[in-house]
Amino acid sequence: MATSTEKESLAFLLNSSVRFLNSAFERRISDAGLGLTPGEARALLTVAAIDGSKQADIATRIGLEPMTVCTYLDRLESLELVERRPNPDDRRSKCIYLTQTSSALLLAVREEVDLLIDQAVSGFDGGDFEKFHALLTIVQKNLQTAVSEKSRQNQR
Amino acid sequence: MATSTEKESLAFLLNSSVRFLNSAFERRISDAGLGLTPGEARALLTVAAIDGSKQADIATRIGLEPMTVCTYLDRLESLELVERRPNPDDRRSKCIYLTQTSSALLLAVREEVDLLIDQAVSGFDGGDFEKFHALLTIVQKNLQTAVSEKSRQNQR
DNA sequence: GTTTTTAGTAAGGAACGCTTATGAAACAGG
DNA sequence: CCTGTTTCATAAGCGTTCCTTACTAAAAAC
Repeated sequence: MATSTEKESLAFLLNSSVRFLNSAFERRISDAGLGLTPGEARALLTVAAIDGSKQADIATRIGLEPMTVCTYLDRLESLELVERRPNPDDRRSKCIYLTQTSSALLLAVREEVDLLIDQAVSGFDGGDFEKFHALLTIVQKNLQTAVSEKSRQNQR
Repeated sequence: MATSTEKESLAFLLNSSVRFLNSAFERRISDAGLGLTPGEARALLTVAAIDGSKQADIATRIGLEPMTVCTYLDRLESLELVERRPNPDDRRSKCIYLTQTSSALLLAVREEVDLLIDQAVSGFDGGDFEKFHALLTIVQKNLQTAVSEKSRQNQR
């Protein structure tokens, strides 16, 4: 098994990787004049992935609280990138749709993500990407479980 | 090569993994009554790793701006976990040392990191940890380069 | 038909990390 | 020397992200 030091190092690596990822992404979309924060961009990409779903579903998919997502959608809606339409089957909920305006921006955002990840994994050998993706998926699920277990405990 | 969608997915995975990591860590140290924020804990661990070095070196190692580290050290110093001593070789800089008080807390923090990472990598097969660590190291370096390149451009 | 759950959101706050600017001290070149 | 540049620490202030709590309205469950 890994030593304590190696585990500590892994935690630091994860942390700084994402910090760099986000700040590089921020620069890219700002330099490209896209007018979005990274969080808004992430929300937009998630809406695009499940166009027409309710806010709660978007929150679940992105792993954020509904309230947090709500705030992002407020911004995206005010930028006319996204539209809230009433759900005919449930008057409590709203369905979120991309607007036509969004498509160009969406394309540009995806381009930036693409280039950035290319740069991030440069030096990977054959199969490394898939392996990394698979392991990271495990880690993400484990950590998500860890968080939701803890919060369940607090509710008791 | 990986598809656009896979790259996008990787970015999201990285992002949410760290979010969960940090929030799980935050809960753990709060439940354990350690009285530190995750950022402070990270700073403390870094001081421990290079006890006696200057603030600038701590900043470099942790990958943060000196000003950011300075703020964390203010907190740690006020908690008497860390000490600023003048550097005899350079009157501009200060050397940061752990106090005796810190050792118990440090042990507890390390314990929490250890358990958390164990949970995060549960399900890994033999060699997976090392592979993941190696790939993440590559990613971290690449992204760090990406960030510093961009900021250099902005300076011109 | 009352209770409980779910959906969205208003309000407010905590943590993180940045940029800009400043005062000292060190250092480099002429 | 001594003048200009760089380095070190830090004060001040800000933007982003994400959370918790509290509320309303509608749906679902009993």
